[in-house]
Amino acid sequence: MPKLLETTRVAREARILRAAVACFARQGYYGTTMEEIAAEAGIAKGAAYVYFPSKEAIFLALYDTWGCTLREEILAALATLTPAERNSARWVLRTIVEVTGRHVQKEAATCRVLMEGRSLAAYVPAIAERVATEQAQAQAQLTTLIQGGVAAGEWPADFDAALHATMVRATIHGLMATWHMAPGSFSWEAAAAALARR
Amino acid sequence: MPKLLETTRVAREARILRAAVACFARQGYYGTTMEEIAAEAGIAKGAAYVYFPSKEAIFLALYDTWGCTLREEILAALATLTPAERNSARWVLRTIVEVTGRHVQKEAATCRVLMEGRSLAAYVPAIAERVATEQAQAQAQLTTLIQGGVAAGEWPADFDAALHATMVRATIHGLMATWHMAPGSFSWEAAAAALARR
Amino acid sequence: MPKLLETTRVAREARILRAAVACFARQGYYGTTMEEIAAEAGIAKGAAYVYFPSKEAIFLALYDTWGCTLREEILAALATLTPAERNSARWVLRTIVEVTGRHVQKEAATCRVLMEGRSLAAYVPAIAERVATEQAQAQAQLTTLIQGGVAAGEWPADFDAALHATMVRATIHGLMATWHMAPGSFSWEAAAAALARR
Amino acid sequence: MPKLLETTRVAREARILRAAVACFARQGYYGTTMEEIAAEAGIAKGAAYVYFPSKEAIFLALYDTWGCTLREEILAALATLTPAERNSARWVLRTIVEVTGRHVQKEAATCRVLMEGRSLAAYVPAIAERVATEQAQAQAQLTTLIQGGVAAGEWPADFDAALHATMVRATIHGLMATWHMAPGSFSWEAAAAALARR
DNA sequence: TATGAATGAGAGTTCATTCAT
DNA sequence: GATGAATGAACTCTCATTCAT
Repeated sequence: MPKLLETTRVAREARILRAAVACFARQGYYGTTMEEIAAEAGIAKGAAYVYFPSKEAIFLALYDTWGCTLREEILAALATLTPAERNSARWVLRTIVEVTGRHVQKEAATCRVLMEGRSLAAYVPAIAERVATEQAQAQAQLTTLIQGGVAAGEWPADFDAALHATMVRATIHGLMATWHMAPGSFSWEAAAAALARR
Repeated sequence: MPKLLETTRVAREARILRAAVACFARQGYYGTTMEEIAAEAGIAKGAAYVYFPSKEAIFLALYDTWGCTLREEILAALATLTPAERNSARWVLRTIVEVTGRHVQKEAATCRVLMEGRSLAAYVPAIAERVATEQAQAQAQLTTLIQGGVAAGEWPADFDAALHATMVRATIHGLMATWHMAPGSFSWEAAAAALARR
Repeated sequence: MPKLLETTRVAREARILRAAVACFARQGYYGTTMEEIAAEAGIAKGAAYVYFPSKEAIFLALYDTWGCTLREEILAALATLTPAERNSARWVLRTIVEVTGRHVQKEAATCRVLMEGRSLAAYVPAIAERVATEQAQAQAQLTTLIQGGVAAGEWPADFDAALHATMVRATIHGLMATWHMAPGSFSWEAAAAALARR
Repeated sequence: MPKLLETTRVAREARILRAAVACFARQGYYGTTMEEIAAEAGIAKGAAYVYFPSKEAIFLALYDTWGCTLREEILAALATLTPAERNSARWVLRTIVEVTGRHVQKEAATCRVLMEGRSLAAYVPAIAERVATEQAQAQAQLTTLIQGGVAAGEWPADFDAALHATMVRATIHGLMATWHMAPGSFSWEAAAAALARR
């Protein structure tokens, strides 16, 4: 009887979550069974239910984790910028896209799950909730960033910051989707540069 | 026993397809049963199998139909442009986005299904095939269009047409996703204009 | 592939219900699986769900059927009484108990299920509802019967008809329980006579 | 880690048993999980297995306890009777029913469990055994009591003591069932009096 | 062609019981 | 003794698909 090697609850949850990411990324939410997740985690089916009340809960937990991870990476990247760079909204924008691109490449599986979540949101209320919250946050932060850029003269005074934020988010989302369908079909750096240039 | 009113096979298929769109849009692919599609079409479960060998086949057929519809609308819209406008790649680009925006609003259900298809593609090979083909076509056409624009001096000579095409497609995709999550949250016209301005 | 031999929906439902009675009587509600019921009915698991949405629904349907059957038997028995007998509340009471006794012996399985229903009612709201309705009806009818007897001088004028009705029902219920635990341990005729003599 | 406060095994068992009564009464045998019993007792799931080998064993233990409690109450009540009363079988009968009625009201939870046990007995051999033993004892004691009454002229010489005992038990059982379905729907005192009058 | 009853593999979830700590 | 994580068989219910009529 293989027992979980981890000693803390958090670590055990993380192990199951890791297994879930692998399964969901490989087979999709509906193509994955709880048994497979458990097997991937090296535990019995029932053990997964000790940590998560349902398959949906696992997906949701994954979703939460993901947002945090990317946010942290972005913050870390911004922290390495020079003060001048950090004061440029365009530069920050570019960095955000670049980091996202790197994240997508490094965490391909997690991102696949994230992408599916966006789709699932249309039919699974609980997921819709998370996605909406996340999107609203991102929209607000991006809008603020761009407004700052407008104020600093990086864009013309009549620039529609909110629309631009929406479009930036849309583009990033679309690029992620494209990347997942055809990894390597474009350069994230070039895309980041292009996006920041607009 | 009320039989199908249509007399041609094609018309009967169309009726089933229409029912499928409604169901898939409402409940998603996995949330929809063959029984529901049949009920929506006003026929018996078994009858659907006379026209389509499987649920997946219905989805695929839907997918094909969709591409055609939007393409036709775009062509029709381009036909109304003045020769001068039609010669401007930027103007054509803008028109494409605008038409897409209008299409998304008019055919919300169909577009929901299309969006889900993009997601399903990651796990259902048959869908992946369609999506890949469609995307490749769109990419090629857009690239050609932009290259024409570059040649005509609408963009600088060193402009990366392929990357730009990718980004335009990504943005459109992202905007559709955004629209589905939050219809009315932005203006397609403004987005089209912004996209063509770059 | 064994198909149901019956041609009407009602007949098919009856077949499943008959199988369910056998299983429930043998193993109890919780000890019976849908698969067993289906097997007993000679069909596949899924087929049972074509006719009944759940195990509980099967139990409920059984319950309804049962009440009707006994009621019919009692009415039939009362119809064979002479006018004089029929006018005697005591005689009618005795007949009711006798018929119940015969029914219990003839339909032992059904009655076992009925008895379990009484118990299940404490924890399954839907069952509680049926049982309560049935009991209220029986109580009302018995009370009316006894009141008639009181009016006719069969019992003293200060006789508490409602209490007596309650006690008669209680006794019948208790006798049924006793019979199921130890069939043959007493004579239903003698019990009927004793009950009517009070 | 809060340990059980009791120091003797018996006291610890009693605590678990008390918790079990509460759970079984509330949710029924099949609706109760070992985890719930343990939680109600304030211990961990595994600890319950130190004292009882299985859920069934807990139920059985409960059953034994119950019989004792009621028996004690009855004996205590009989001890308060005057010699004359104690010599009257009818009076004793009436007392037994009254005490049972009071017990049912005071120990509603325990009695619910007892009632369910009667039902469970049909499908769980171990429970059937207890119930049969208990019933046989009660039947024997009641028969003896009534026979005494017959000998003392309280009933006619040809009175069927065994049948009457069966009916008394049946009535008590039925009244308990009725009480549980509809507490307060009749008066135990009146019922006791009526039963003793027969 | 159309019907819809029937199939049966399979999914998510539960829970009595075990056992390493 | 006590804990509670882990097990895994079992259960109810679903549904794409088949096929006799």
